[in-house]
Amino acid sequence: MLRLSHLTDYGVVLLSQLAQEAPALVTAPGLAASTGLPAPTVAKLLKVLTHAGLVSSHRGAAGGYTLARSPVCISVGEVIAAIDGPLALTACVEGAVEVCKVESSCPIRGRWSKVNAALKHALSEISIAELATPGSPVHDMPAASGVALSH
Amino acid sequence: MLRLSHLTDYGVVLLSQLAQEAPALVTAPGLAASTGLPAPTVAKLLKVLTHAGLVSSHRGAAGGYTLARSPVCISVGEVIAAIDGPLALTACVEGAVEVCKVESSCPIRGRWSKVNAALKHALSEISIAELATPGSPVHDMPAASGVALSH
DNA sequence: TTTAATCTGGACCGAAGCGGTACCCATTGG
DNA sequence: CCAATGGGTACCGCTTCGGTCCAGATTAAA
Ligand code: FES
Ligand code: FES
Repeated sequence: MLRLSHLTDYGVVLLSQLAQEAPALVTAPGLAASTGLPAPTVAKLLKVLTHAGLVSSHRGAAGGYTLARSPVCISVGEVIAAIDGPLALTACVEGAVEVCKVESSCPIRGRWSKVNAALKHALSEISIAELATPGSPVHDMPAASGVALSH
Repeated sequence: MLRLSHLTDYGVVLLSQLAQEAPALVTAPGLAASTGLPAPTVAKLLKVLTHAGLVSSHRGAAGGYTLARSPVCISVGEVIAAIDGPLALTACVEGAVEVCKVESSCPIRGRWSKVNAALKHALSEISIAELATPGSPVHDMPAASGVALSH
């Protein structure tokens, strides 16, 4: 139902926690403790986030993780793309690997890309810092419109 | 990977096709033929869309389906909500039924709702008509930002 | 009245993706 | 040399999704 995967959710949580713990070096078990997430999952996620260049790792004894950049420079979209893969709503969006089976006789051909771009843009406008800090809406989001999107 | 389900994709395709076939009454097998989608799936989807009030059904011989409203008044978000369920990115977004397991010690508590609202708004701004008609961008979408969202 | 076309609702099943776990290797500071 | 920590990979059970099928209700037309 257009949900984020659990891993992605937790990934954002981890980055927010790292943002709150200032420039300190935090270990994987430490993060698991402070967030309440299961330790093995945290470790797995940190590997992925490191590989994506969102966090910096320091190996060896007394090692740990830190944010690679300022939290205001990390967008939610980047985190989603790092863990869940590139944002491609359908098979027939520009950049998707697979091809749409019914592309020949489809009334909307490549026009899904417009929706995809809109979502990409919306996600790139929200930074980890906005999610980590209590106050600060920063962006004036016009209250989700009046159209009913819930059941 | 933040994909739309196949059914949802097809649902939008069906509505677009209905929008193109003017106010004509189209049968389920007819829609399957014109879109190239498997007939049983089309039938299943039309039931759901009817139940959601997006299409009108006419039973009996010479029956068929029609759009319930003008295609410009049907947003992509509505279609997604009708088929995939309400847009709730995570378990801890306002309106979600389940509760987040780590809500007590979570650095971003209910702040996911901001992201959710942004996506809802983006999806409610795009109508079926925009996807069904060849021209007309209508909305000035600022080219999906520069932030890399692909792998 | 009879017939045929069409929608309605529900049940069913196989396949794929996801979440979670475990294991062992590489690196580094003490 | 040793202990602590990250790095990588492989595995497995569960849930969900996509797709199919069938019996029943409804209505226009012959
Ligand atoms: S659904 Fe893929 S091209 Fe239309
Ligand atoms: S992830 Fe649910 S409250 Fe933070």
